[in-house]
Amino acid sequence: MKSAAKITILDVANASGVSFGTVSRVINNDIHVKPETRQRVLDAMRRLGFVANRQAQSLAGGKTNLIGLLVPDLGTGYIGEIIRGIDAELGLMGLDLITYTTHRTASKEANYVANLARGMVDGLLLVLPRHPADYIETLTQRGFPFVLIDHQGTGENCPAVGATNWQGAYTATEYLIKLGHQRIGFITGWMDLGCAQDRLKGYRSALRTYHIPEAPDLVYEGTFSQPDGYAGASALLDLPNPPTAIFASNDVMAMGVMDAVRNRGLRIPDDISVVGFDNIAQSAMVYPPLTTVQQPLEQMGRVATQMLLGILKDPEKEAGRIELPTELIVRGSTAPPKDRAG
Amino acid sequence: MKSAAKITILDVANASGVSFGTVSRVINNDIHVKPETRQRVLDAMRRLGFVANRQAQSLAGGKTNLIGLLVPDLGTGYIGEIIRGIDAELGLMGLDLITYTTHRTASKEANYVANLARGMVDGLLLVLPRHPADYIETLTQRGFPFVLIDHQGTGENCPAVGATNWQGAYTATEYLIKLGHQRIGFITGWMDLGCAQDRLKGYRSALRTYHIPEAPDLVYEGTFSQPDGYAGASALLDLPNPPTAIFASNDVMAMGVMDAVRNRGLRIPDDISVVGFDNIAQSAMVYPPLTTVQQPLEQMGRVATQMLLGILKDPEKEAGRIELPTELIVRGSTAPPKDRAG
DNA sequence: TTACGTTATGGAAGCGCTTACATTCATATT
DNA sequence: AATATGAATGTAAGCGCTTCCATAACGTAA
Repeated sequence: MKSAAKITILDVANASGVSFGTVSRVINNDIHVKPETRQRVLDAMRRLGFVANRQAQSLAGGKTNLIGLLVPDLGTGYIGEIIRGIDAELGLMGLDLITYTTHRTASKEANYVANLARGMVDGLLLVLPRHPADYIETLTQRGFPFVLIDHQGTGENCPAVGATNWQGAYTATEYLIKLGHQRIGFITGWMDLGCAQDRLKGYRSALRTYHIPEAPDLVYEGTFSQPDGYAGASALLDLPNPPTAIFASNDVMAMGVMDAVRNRGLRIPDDISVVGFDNIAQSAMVYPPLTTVQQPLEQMGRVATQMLLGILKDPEKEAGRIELPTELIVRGSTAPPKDRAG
Repeated sequence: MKSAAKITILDVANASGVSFGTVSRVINNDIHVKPETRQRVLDAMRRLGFVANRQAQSLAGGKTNLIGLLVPDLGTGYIGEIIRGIDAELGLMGLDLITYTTHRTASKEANYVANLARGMVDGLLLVLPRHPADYIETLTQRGFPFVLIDHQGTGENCPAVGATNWQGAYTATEYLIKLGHQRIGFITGWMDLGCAQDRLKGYRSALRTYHIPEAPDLVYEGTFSQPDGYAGASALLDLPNPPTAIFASNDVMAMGVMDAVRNRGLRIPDDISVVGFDNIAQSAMVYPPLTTVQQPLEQMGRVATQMLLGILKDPEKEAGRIELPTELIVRGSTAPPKDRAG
């Protein structure tokens, strides 16, 4: 018996008394194989411990069975959830994932995309891409399959999955207003990202709906990171007329807000209500548990993958933007404002 | 001009007036090419936008230029840091990373390893493997290159990089003792992991060194997750004679501890000191900033990758276990115990 | 029985590259 | 001048597979 690493379809063919062509057919689930022959081949494969060589399959077959994933970072629960969804779908189809981390570097991003699209992978999943405009046109022209995750796309009907950011922010703000809050601070994310813009717009729309005047000093511009939450909350609480609630554009910043609030000896939610966005796992685990807008991150990963597989199967298929619903998760970090509650 | 995706070395050879063999030599930095010829080929490659087909290279050359990475999860800062280090080293060598998430499922782990080791990748990086014993022997026998990250290995001298967990826990405990703490609670991690065991041992050794009797009820068994920290701290604080300091086996649990402490209206560090382990980015951002034992995670990723590349280059090279130093980072979550300070 | 459509199987060609070996050519050596 | 030496380049043989086309085997209707 040869070394396990070196069993080829020829060995299997010999062992099962058929030609290598038939073995290939069995591997690829071709219909034109007599069931008993198939079984014989399958047995031989198992006996010999045969595993098809991916490189050879790719070279001969013209596809790699690899999906490229571009993410800004890998250390966040946000990305982790999305990948969980991608993993699940891909696993079902026997595809593998090759991951690139851009660390928010635009040049790296464009570079990776260029190389990956040249035969390294069959399709591309782009999470929160920074400058997709730079290469989306090229990809589209070449007909290279890709799907954007949590990005608006570039105006045209380019395949993308996102969440109802506007709606989520609107609902959360409305909830705070209905609790009785009139001064609601808002901390934005990276304002060059569509999702961050939409959340801000949702917040503003809700204020407008309830005839609450917009105070520009109640909006603090952040970048989705925890220190921004801390700094933003500190700035807001320093205002002559501070807010009674703070809505952060993601949970990580909301954690920073909570720290800042506590640091001043204020209590959550008694003195200040705090709301986040994302519903990362940690949000339910902090004290008090964070009221937040849930993004269906894992589902976004799943749906994006399904879209990509769809395009892979039928390149003509027109796939536009899909928006998955967000949901307000009410937990312990929100309450009516003090002056009213008391 | 052909489509960019279809330029082969033959096209480059024609365009530059040499044989495809010479082009191949240029690609592989073979010495036997006249500098001016090389330049001519390089120019042609740039002009044509040539990118070598990885599949064909792999098939012909017998290596994939792909490194497999097995991680339990992708959503933690812990893993993110390690991957950052891996990425950096791999990028330097033009290797790509193919990632598998096991979600702590032992069967998946063994499965992935089996498949990957059969030609899918050139080498394997295993982060915090759950049941390496199941397959390490196989890998070793076959001479398949791999490196364990943050795992003790399996007794033999198997390639692994870790941190000085014992030392880190010892130092942190000693620091608490020197602050004046006599009752120090400890929350463990997954006790089937060597690193968790070592941290517990380090804690115990420090107590012994300073002749502080070990109280079994001061040790709470956790699993590295935030709710364990919360539950552990709650249990410890419910003790008739509660500790004045709590040492959690990782930062995530320490966050849980902080929540639990605050939830009871106690103040950190005034009433209770809290210490973590890992020094994830978040630790510096919470309030009060967490005193913790830094693990050089990124460096662990780097070193592991270097080890693997070393083995890849020279399979005979005996690579044993490397332990990178941990360091106590003192921040605001620790202080002398109340009864002493006051 | 013959002819014909199916279905199952065999085999050649080729995917784009590396590599060992063959060949060429220039230069050094005697 | 004749030859050895070594550097630069060309070429054939695969790597392990898919896929197309040819062929064999098997029914089935006439």
